[in-house]
Amino acid sequence: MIKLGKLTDYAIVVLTQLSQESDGARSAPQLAEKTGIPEPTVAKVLKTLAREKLVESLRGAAGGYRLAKRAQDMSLCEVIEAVEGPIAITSCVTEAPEPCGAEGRCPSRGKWDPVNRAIRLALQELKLSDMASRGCGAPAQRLIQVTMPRALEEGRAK
Amino acid sequence: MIKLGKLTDYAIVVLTQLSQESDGARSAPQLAEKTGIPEPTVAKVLKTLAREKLVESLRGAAGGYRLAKRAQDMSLCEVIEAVEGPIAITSCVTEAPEPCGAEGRCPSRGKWDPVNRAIRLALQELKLSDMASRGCGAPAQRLIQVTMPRALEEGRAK
DNA sequence: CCAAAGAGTACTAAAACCGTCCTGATTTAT
DNA sequence: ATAAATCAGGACGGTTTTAGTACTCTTTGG
Repeated sequence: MIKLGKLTDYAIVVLTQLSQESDGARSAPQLAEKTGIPEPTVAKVLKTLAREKLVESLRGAAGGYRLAKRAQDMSLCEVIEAVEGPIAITSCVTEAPEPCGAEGRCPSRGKWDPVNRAIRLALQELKLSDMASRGCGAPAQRLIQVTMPRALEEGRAK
Repeated sequence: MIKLGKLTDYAIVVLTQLSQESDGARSAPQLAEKTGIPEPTVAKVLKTLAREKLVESLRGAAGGYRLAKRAQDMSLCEVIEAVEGPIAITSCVTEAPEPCGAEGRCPSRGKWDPVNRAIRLALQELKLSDMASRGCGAPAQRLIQVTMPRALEEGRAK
């Protein structure tokens, strides 16, 4: 199972919520209340997203955050990379300067590239706005309760 | 960073090694020596692979393992699913009977499907034999030393 | 009948991740 | 000018996940 961390999930929820607000900034505490995610965690996620330029932050008394671009222009690829780092299916494949040990080039180097490319491509086509459109009436708030019932993953071991 | 576990890496290394042996079974200790992976771990991986029918096991004094199919017919998708469980990019998306909480359907349910499909497709096209073909002279043994210098992942946080 | 090998399970140790808190910087309002 | 609200950045502890190991049982060839 290839899995995303909880924080990434939170990021998507928060960004989705942000995209549904009428213009203007929303503070971390506000977003925490609307999404049901604990406030310190929301703050942490937003700080990361601000550092990666996915949201703009406004400091000061009436400060807050707002999306740095339109929801339909923000791909999940960006979001995931912002939170989790570069997307690649192995650790070794990233563009590190001199990643692999001393002598001898890694035989599997580059073999994963097609896979990584496919993942990124699919992720780039999925936009934040796609996550918002929902067929049922559940508010984003429910999303957080509903995501990641981690216990159920255990079923895979059979 | 979407990542594969170490065990999956080991599985690929061991299977690759197995594919390069002339016909006949190889025991876990033999494979451990050839790959440089600790013997108990090799044994563990092989047991998993045998359970998932990717290798055939021969018990008894002269027993061992051999590939259940040709290397060019074995996709990485199979290998990964054997070790890690079903491939999906979120935890929630698996085919669990009643995964999500009580009332209200999960808004993001199904949104990830195109991504998951793309990943699986790419993974199905990559065969075990592709991993074996190497442009340099490094034996598979080196692969294990070379994969996953986990420390380097830290660089991503910047 | 014994030795070698796989099967299955359970346990321990290490690593990653999540969540929280604390301190400092910035801006608005009074 | 001061106070309040808010973001920025880093540090820390606990929980969960994963990796690695050990033990016992079964199978099979000599």
